[in-house]
Amino acid sequence: MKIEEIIKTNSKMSNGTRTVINLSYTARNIEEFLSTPFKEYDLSVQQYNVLRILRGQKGNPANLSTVQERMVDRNSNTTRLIDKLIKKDLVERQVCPDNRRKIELFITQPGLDLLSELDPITEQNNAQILQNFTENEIETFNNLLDKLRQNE
Amino acid sequence: MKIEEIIKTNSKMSNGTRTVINLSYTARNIEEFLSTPFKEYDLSVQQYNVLRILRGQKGNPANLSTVQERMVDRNSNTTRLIDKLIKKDLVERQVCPDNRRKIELFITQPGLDLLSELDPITEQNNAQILQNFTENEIETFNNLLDKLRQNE
DNA sequence: AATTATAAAAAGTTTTAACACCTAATTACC
DNA sequence: GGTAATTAGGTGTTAAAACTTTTTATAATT
Repeated sequence: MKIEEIIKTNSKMSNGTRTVINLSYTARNIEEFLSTPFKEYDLSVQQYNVLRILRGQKGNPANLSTVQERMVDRNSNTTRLIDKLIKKDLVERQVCPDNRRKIELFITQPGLDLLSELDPITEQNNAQILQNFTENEIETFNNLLDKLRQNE
Repeated sequence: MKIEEIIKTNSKMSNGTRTVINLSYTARNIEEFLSTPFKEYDLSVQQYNVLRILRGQKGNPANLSTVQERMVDRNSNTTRLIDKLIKKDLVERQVCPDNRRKIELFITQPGLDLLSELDPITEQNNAQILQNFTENEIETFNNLLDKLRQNE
């Protein structure tokens, strides 16, 4: 369905408005679809992303600020988000010995185990979303998204 | 910048994951950019969208369910969202005489005035986001977004 | 060495969202 | 006409996001 039909607008929108609404609507749509499996694991998409960032460190610790930098949406509550992961034993936190303002974050073994359980589900869902896209379209789409971000 | 550079990932992602992250990140990015001017007017993007929906009725009342249907993100708290607009005198609510379960929502004159003030700002910002896109790219982008939503 | 500035993280507060449940009005059906 | 089912909207509670302020540690300055 075209976006105009979905939001049942009767006045015609400008190209800019239409595109922005389409982007926003589609992103929410996809995010909702993807978040469903996480609910069974009592994990938010955000928490899952933090776990993946920590795993990406391959054993090296990450500071809170590093995690924030890499988050898809960096909000200001990363401390509390990580508190929750710690409470579930998925993450460990220790004060950095070199600079006691910093903290060092590690993913635990249970955290890694959880990720290996979730990864295939996510991969499959991500793939499903793109199932009707050709390789070419995927490239085009990513390039257009990259280009869209250049204007602010 | 490519999305991989932005989130500084060191492990390579699948096409699906990369694209989903790119979409999500870009949408948030754009939404944040667009929401800035609204803050000065003490209005959220959601509230602005509801006002536009009511104006789109061109004098006819809208039910709550109609508004919900047309919202970009239909959440379950539309009642309370509209409460806030009423408190600011931007919207009026009355019980539908034909069916007292239904309510009728109208945008007020101050609501219309506020919209005419905000519209050019939004239009300009929406246009700015697309400034580097050709007409062709805009069409392609919208088509790809539409296609992306077909898979769930 | 004391003073100021900056940086990293945490905590406080207020809004907003999510989810389930509730209430009132209408419709359907016996 | 009385009872169940459905529909439209509202409430309550809890959790998460947004925004702001505070705390503590380090760096810079004088």
